[in-house]
Formats: sequence, C-alpha cells, structure tokens
Amino acid sequence: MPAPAIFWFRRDLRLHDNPALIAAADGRPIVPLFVLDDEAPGMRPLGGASRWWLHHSLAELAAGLERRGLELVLRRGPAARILAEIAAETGADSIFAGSRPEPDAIARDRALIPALRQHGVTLTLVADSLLFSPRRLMTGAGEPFKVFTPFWRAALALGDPPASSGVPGLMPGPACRGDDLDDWRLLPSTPDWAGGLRAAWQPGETAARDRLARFVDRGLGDYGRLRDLPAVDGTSRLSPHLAWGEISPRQVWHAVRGREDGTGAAKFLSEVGWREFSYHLLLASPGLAEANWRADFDRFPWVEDKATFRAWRRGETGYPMVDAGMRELRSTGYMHNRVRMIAGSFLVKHLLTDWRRGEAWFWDNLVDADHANNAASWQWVAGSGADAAPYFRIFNPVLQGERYDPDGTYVRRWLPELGGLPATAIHKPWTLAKPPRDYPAPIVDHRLARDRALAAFQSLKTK
DNA sequence: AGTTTGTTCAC
DNA sequence: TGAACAAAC
Repeated sequence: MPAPAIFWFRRDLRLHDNPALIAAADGRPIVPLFVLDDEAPGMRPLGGASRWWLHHSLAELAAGLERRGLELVLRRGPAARILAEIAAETGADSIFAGSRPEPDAIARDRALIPALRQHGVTLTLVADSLLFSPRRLMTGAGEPFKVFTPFWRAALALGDPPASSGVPGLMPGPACRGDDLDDWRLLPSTPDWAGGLRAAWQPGETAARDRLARFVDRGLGDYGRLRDLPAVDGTSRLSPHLAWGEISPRQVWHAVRGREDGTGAAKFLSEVGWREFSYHLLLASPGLAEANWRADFDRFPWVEDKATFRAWRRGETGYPMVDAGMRELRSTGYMHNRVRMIAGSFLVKHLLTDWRRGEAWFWDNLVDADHANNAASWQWVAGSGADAAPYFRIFNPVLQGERYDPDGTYVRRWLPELGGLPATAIHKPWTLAKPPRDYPAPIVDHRLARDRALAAFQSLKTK
C-alpha cells in the first residue's frame, strides 16, 4: 500500500469535479483536511457571513466524506505547521490541493512547497477554480485585458474547458485527531443574526448541485428577461456556492452548454465570464481591493460622514430601492445584482463615500464574498476600475426602482413600513401628502447629489 | 450595466 | 402634450 496523501480542502469544498482530489486519490489512501488559517499575515480574514457559510459547508462536506468512510480532519493554525504535523502523524508523503488564483495565496503556496519539502513532503497544486487560466489570456500586445468584451471573446475562442468529472474512489487514510467544528465558533451566538441566512440558504455541495440543475431546467430560458428583476427568482443564486467551490465553474459551463435553446445561456455564461475577468484583473493588479485601479481616483475628494454611512448600512437612506437592498443584505447575506449596482452607486456617488468602505461592508456581510469579484465590482461601480461605468453614469434610485421593480414587490418585501403605499409612490414616498412616519426622508436630494458627484469627478480632470 | 436635457415630430 | 431620438454629462 502506498503512503497516504493529504487532501487539503480550501475553497473547493466539493467531491465532484475536483481535479486535485482525483490526483490525490490515485491509488493512495486519503486524509481529508481543512485548515482554518485565519491569522495568516497578508491574508484577509473571513467576513461574518462567510464564516457562517463555511461552518455549514464544512459540516456538509464532512457528512459526504463520512458516507464514503472518510473523516474530515479540522485543524486551526498556520498552514505550514499544520500540514507538516499531519504528514508526520499520518505518514503521508504528499499533499494535494486546488490552487488558489489570488496573488497573496499564490505567494503563500509558493513558499509552502520548499518548506514542506524539507519535511520530505511534496505539495501538488492543481488549477481548478476558473474556466480559463487568467495568465494565459492576454491581448495581442501581450498585456492583460482592460475591457471585458474582448477578454471574454478571447476566452470563448479557447473552446470548451475540460469536461467535468465525478467523485473518484476514495480510500480512507489513517485516523487523525482534529478539532470539533463547533469549537471554531464560526457561527454567531450573541446575538445570533443568522436567522435570515438559515432561511435563505442551504450551504454545501448537494444543495449547489440541486440549485444548478434547477436553474438550468427552469431559469435559464427566462434568464435574459428576468435577471434584472429583484422581486423575481430569475437568477441562479449560485454565487456563494461558487465562492466556496461547492460547485465548479466547469460544472456550470457544461450544464449550461447542454441547454442552449434561448439567449439566456450565452448571457448567463458571460456573467460567469465576469468572475473570470475579475480574477484576471486581480492577478494583473494585486492591490485591486485596496488601491484605485485608475490612479487619477487617488485625488478623489471622498467625504467621511459617519451618519450617512451608517444610514446606508442600515438601509435608512430614504430611497426605497437602496434601503431594500441593504436590508436584504443584512438579513440574508445576499443582494440581487441589480440592487448591488444601485446601492453601490448611491454610496459612492450620492454620498461620496470611498468605495473601499462599501467593499469592506459587503465583504463582511455577503455569503458570496469573493476577493476578486467584490473588489472588481466595487471599482466598476465607483468608476475607478477597469472597463468601469463612466463616472457620470449616476443611477437614479427612483428611476431604477420604477424600471426594475415596477409594482414595488421587492421594496415591500424588505421595507414592510412601505407596505401600504401605492405603486405610483412606492419608490418616492416623500411625494405623498402624508409620507409614512416610520420611514426616513431622503438623506440627500438626488439632484443636489448628482451635481455634487459630477463636480467631484470634474475635479479629477482639471488638476 | 445610466440620466438628463433639448430637439423633432406626430397627434 | 408627449413619444422618440441624440447629445452631453
């Protein structure tokens, strides 16, 4: 019997279509391991919603492994030390893991390989979290892409990614002591704010596969028509599952490519393409979450205002579409994509708040928090990013509400205090003769805020 | 992946 | 008076 291999789960919490797991299981017994390395220097700590998700996803993964006779080992601490310890405890001489495309993770993993070799252990990393290698895609000039459309065209020209695979045969390795998941305290307790998350989500690979199958079956055909309506269940809602790798983008790709009857499929795959593009940008600009991609935004006259930032976070800006989104986020750890754009635009353009503050709030509150997507999308909405909305594209939260939530169903769902308003006033309650008493008046006037934002943008040009 | 404003042209 | 369009922000 060959020596056992450690399979190090990271953001690939699945058994299906996991190429690194297939490589590990090739004739060897497996010690499945997850390391909570939340104090690693340079690595961003998980947000609260992500920690909630991780707890349940790990529980699911452990159950799936147990059905196959394997025990998931949980350990907390610096990955380099834990991996060496587990190898020594189990006699493993190899470790396999899915590679992570984030620049800081790449640096950490690169340092791990020689460190582990000193203990006589090889670390093999298998790329599997993206459809296309972000470094392989370059413009004709050999530069990273700055615009999505040519990026995605070049990606599609590469042809189909490899077919997805099933679960390999898994042989249990030696037993190994691990932590108790509950002791990690990933779940909130005092207070327990996760009730809305529990009601909205089922973390784990099984639920991810079910959701993909159901979406391809029932949602894909109408995706182009319904994807922008937040009141409707018209999107895949796969983002948190993709963020934790409970499903792979290859599985998504091939499930969709089998069903190209409408225009929904190409549109939906291009949304997966934005995820690829975000990682492409992050690799070209490792500071994407910290620094303006466009350097001229370093001169932007951001306004620090505790009261308006607090109102935004709590969903008390007086603009129903913004507030409904922010309350959906706080309640469920999610916000519909259309509403993310409206709420994000409002924070940056109406309140002149530095996009990094919004990025940090989303990072903490989103169950689908993803370093590349979150950073690239906030820079897109702020106008500071690659292929971004031009800064003068300022969403009017009233018009956006009337266009994408015409009867106010979405707003009423998250703002029950507006439940009795007629559809004609639901997105501008202040126009009523008797505005609702328990809902705030707009914290900024749209017209004033728009002019102020345009002036701030002008100030970048004239210096 | 936008909004506002001004112009034209058909009621 | 208002829909449709273009241009500017």
